[in-house]
Amino acid sequence: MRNYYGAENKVLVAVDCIIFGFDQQEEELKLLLVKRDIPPELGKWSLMGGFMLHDETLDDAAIRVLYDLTGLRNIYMEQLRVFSKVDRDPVARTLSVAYFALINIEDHDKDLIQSYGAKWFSINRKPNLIFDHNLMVEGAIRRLRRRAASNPIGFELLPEKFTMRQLQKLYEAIYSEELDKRNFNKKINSLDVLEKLDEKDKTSSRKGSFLYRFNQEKYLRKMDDGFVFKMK
Amino acid sequence: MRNYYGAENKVLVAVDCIIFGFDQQEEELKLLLVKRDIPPELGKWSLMGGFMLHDETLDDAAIRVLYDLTGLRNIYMEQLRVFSKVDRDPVARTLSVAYFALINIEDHDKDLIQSYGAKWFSINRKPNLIFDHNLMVEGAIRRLRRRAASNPIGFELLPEKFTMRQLQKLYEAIYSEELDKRNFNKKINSLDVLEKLDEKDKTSSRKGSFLYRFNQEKYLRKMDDGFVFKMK
DNA sequence: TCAAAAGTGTTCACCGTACACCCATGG
DNA sequence: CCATGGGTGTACGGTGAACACTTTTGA
Repeated sequence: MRNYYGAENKVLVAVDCIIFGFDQQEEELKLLLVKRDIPPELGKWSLMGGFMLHDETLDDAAIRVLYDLTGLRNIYMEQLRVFSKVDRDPVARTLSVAYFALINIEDHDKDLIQSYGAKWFSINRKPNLIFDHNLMVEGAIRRLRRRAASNPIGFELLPEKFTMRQLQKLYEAIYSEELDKRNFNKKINSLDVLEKLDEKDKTSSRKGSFLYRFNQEKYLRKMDDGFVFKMK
Repeated sequence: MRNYYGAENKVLVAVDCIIFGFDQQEEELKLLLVKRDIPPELGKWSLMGGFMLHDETLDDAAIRVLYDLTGLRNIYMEQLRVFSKVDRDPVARTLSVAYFALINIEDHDKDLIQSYGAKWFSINRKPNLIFDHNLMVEGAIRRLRRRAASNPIGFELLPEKFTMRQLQKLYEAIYSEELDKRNFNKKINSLDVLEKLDEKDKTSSRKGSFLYRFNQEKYLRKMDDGFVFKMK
């Protein structure tokens, strides 16, 4: 059992956010990183983080940290796990709880992130990060892959309206593998959670491609009926 | 970024262990619970827990807590997630990191757990637990189901040698659904990670049923070759 | 008229599922 | 000899994977 509530084992608890965005030009998954502005490791690349305050939950803290950097609220976030190596932070005993967030890369406040010296990096060309942040990123990518296979979270990374091809490129980036567009369309259509719009996106071809929108209500109704979303 | 390393936001961090065992007589998944011996909620049922000390990781703390209760080491454990509601513990701001553990129910130190007032409960007939421990248990059961579907962790809950029927009953208990023995055998055999022994277990029938043993090396070799364990 | 991307169907192999009878043994 | 659980095979439907040609349109 708990021995007693003594103060000597209290520790600092931080949250660190792995922020994913999808770059449609380069068709790559990207990661928002900041240049650390305090010692130790000043000037090195790092995840955006902050300490949990005494009157907030970890989720609150993660939402606050994400908001401070991007100006975005109501974002898909998920707790990854706690990192607790005794010497993970050389200054003080600090636990860190990693959260990963999926944002539409077009939506965030560009001036705000610049004021933090933040930058987007392809997950394939990210710099080395401080402390155990590399581990956190690896874990987040694995989690994202698992989640994207069984939850319609991919849509969080796209604008509201998107083409089949954009969606396909996104899944290709998440899994680092090419997909067959016929099979992909068939799969997506069989899930029956998108609405096909009358509009076309003409920026990518002369013919233009139809836009789709994720229909949350349809999805939730199907879930209630025992539907299982399976992309992979 | 982190503002600064101030002491005012330090908190206590506990670990709570969801300890699963498989009761072969009753063919049920069970949970080891303790009667809380300090206020608040003295005398109520609770998960076994303890505070993380300043010189140990969370994994260390979870291993220590499990060892103190059961006398077992080298047990499969996995971090579930952190619970951080501000008022989850009425005495002090405390985070708790839930861990789940799988043990062979025959192996633990019965006197030791009795000295803690601990008892095994079927997951279907567990008492109401203190704080947010009910949530932790629900999360652990979901995680166990997912894990058992894609990792050969079921074996942690059985003795070294077991029959196909025992293994099947275990999976039935984990998923709360009945399985067809022909399909189950076929599935298990196709995975090719068990060794069939020459011995038979004669306690359950006159004919007796063959004993099997999980072959870790075989499993790891297959993993290296890109094998994917899929029970469901 | 041509270049560039969009859109669309079929075939086949494999896997999960449903289902029923004989076998070995101890009492 | 018989009751009890152990062990085994087949048929079917559904899903994932491979694969190529036609359509639209702006320049």
